[in-house]
Amino acid sequence: MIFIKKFYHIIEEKINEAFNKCGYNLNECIVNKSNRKDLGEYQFNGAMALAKEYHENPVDIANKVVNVLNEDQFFQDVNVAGPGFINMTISNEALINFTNIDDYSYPQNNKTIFLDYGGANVAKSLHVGHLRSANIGEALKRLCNYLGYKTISDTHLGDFGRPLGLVILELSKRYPDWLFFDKNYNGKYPQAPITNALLEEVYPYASSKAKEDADYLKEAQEMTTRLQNKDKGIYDLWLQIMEISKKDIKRIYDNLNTEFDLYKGESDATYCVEDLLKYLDTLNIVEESMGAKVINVSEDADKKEIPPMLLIKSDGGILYSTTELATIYDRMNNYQIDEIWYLSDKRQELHFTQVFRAAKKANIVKDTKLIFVGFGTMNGKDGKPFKTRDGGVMRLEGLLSLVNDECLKRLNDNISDNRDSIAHDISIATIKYADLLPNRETDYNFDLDKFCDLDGKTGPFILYSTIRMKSLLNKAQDISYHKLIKIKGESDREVILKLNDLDNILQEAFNSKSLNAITEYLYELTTLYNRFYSENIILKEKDLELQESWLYLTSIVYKINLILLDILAIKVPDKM
RNA sequence: GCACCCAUAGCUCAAUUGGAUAGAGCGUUAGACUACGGAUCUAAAGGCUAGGGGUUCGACUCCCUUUGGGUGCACCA
Repeated sequence: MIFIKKFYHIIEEKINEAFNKCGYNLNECIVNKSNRKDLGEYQFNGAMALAKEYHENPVDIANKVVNVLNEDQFFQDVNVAGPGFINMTISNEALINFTNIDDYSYPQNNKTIFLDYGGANVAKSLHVGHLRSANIGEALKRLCNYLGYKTISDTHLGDFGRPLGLVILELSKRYPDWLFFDKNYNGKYPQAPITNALLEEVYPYASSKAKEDADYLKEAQEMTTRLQNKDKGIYDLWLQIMEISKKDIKRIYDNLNTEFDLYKGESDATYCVEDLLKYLDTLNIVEESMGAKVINVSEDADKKEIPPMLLIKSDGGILYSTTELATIYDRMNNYQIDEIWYLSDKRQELHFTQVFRAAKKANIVKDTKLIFVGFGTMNGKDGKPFKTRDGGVMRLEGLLSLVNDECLKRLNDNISDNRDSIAHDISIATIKYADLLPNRETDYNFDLDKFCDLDGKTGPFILYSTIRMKSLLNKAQDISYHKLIKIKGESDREVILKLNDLDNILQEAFNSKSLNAITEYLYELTTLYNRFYSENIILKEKDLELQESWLYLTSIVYKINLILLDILAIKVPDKM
C-alpha cells in the first residue's frame, strides 16, 4: 500500500467536516501556511467567502467552527483573527505520528506526457541557448515520473533544414572529388573524413557567406531540396554527418545528466509531410496568400490578431511550421499521448500558437493537449545575450568548462582522490541550481562568481549540506534509529513542518511547470536543518530517545534532498 | 505602426495565482562556537511593490492611464 504524504489534505478534511457539522457547505477548501507565525502555523480563509452566501458575520461562522476543531487532538490550538481568518497550530503528537509514515512515493497513473526539449541542431555545436531547455525539460520529465506519469522525451533535432543544405553545399565546394557528389556514381560510399571540428567550422562559414552571396544562397536552397528529396550521394553523406554529430550531441547531454528516449528529428517527420498535405487538402482549410499556402488560425474570441500559419512557401518549399505540424501528425499516429509539452525560448510562443491551432483546426489532435512551456533567456552579466569575450556565440561546452575550472579551483585542498570528477559534479550542480532558481519565464544573468560562490543559495551549498548529513549518518551506523519519538523545541519542529510541505511543492512545480518552487524548497529545508544541526550535537546527546528522533529526522531530510536533487538531475558526490 | 510581456530592498531574484505585518540570497554592520565536515550558525539595518486613478472586507496580483525597458509581427529555424 502506497501512502502519499498529503499533510494539507488531512487538515482540509478536518475543516470540511467541522464546517459541515456547523451547518455550512464549503465549495472549496484550501489550507495555506500562515505568514503570521505568531497566530498559527496554518491558515484557512474560507469563512469570509461563506459570510456572503449565508448572510452571517464571518467571525461568528469562524468561531463556531473553531470550537469544533479545538476538540480534535490533532490541533494544539485553533483561533480566529481579523475579519475571520482561522489559524491552526498542530499538536506534537500529530506531527510525530505523521512523520513516522515514511513513504514518499506516488502511485502510477495512466497519463502519458510527451516532452519535446533539447532542440539541438545537427552539424552545429550546442550553444548556451540550449542549456535551459535541457535543464528544465529533463527536470520536468523526472518530476512527471516521480509523480507517477509516464513520459516520452524527444530532443527533436534540427536535422533537415537549410543549415544542412549549407553544410553539404560547402563541403561540395571544398571537396568536389568526393564520390558523394558524383552523380554518375552508383556504388557504395566510403566513410567520409568528417569530424565535428570540421562541421562546426563549415557551418558558420557557409551561413555568413549565404547572407552576402545571393547565388550561393540559391545553391544552398537547391541543395536543401536535393537532400529533402533524398538524392543519392547527398543523402548518404547526410547520414554520415548525422551519425557523427548525434554522437557528439549525446556526449554533451550526457554531461548534463540529460537523456532522451528518442533522438528523432525533422527528417523523421518529412516522410509524412506528403500525407499531411493530402489530408489537409481534403479539409478545405488551406488558402492561397501571396503565392504561398497558409492556414488561417485566427479565432473570433481573439483579443490580439494571430496571423495565419505559413504551410508552403511560394517556391513550393516547406518550413519550420510545416515540419512541426507533420511531427504532431507523426506523434499522433505512433503514440498514445495525453499531453505534449514544448520546451522552448518564450519568443517562439506565437509560432507554436499557430501550429497548435492549425493542428486543432485540422483535427490532427483531438483530446491531446498541446502545451507551450516557454522560458526566459540566459544573459551575460551585463543583461545582454550571453557572448564570448570576442562577441561570438558561446558554445555550451565552453560555458561548462568555464564553470568546471572555477569549481576545481575552489575545491577543498584536503580532497585528494577523484578531484576532476568531483569538480565536474559540483559544476553541474552549480549550473543547474542557478538555472532552475529563477521562475521559468524570467530572464536571468549568468554570473560565474555568484553561482560558484559557496555562500548562499547555490548548488554547492546544497551539496555540501547534504554530504554533511550523509557523513553524520555514517558516523551513527552503530546506533539504531527507526522513528521519531519526541520533539525538543523550535528548530527540530520547524524542520518537521517543512517536510510536510513536500507534496504541495511538488504539485505546485508540476502545475506551473517551473522548478523554482523545488530549488527554493531545497534551500529552505536545508537551512532549517542546518540551524537545527548547529544547535544540537546529535552524536553527543545523552537523551537516547531524542538522539534516535534526531537521527531519524536527519535520515529523512537527507532522503528528501536526494529525491529532489535527482529530480533536478543533479548528482551528489561522496565528498567535496 | 499594431500587439504582448516586464518594472518589487544597494544588487540578483521570490511571493502558494485576490489574503493578514511583501519574503530570500549577496553585499553592509554587529555577534556566536575546540567545530557530529567552519564551504557553519544568530541577528540588525534596508520597501509608498515605477507614478496616478479605480474595483472590494482585503490588491505586488484584476481594470484604466502615464513613464521607462524587453519581445513578437509569414516565405529563417
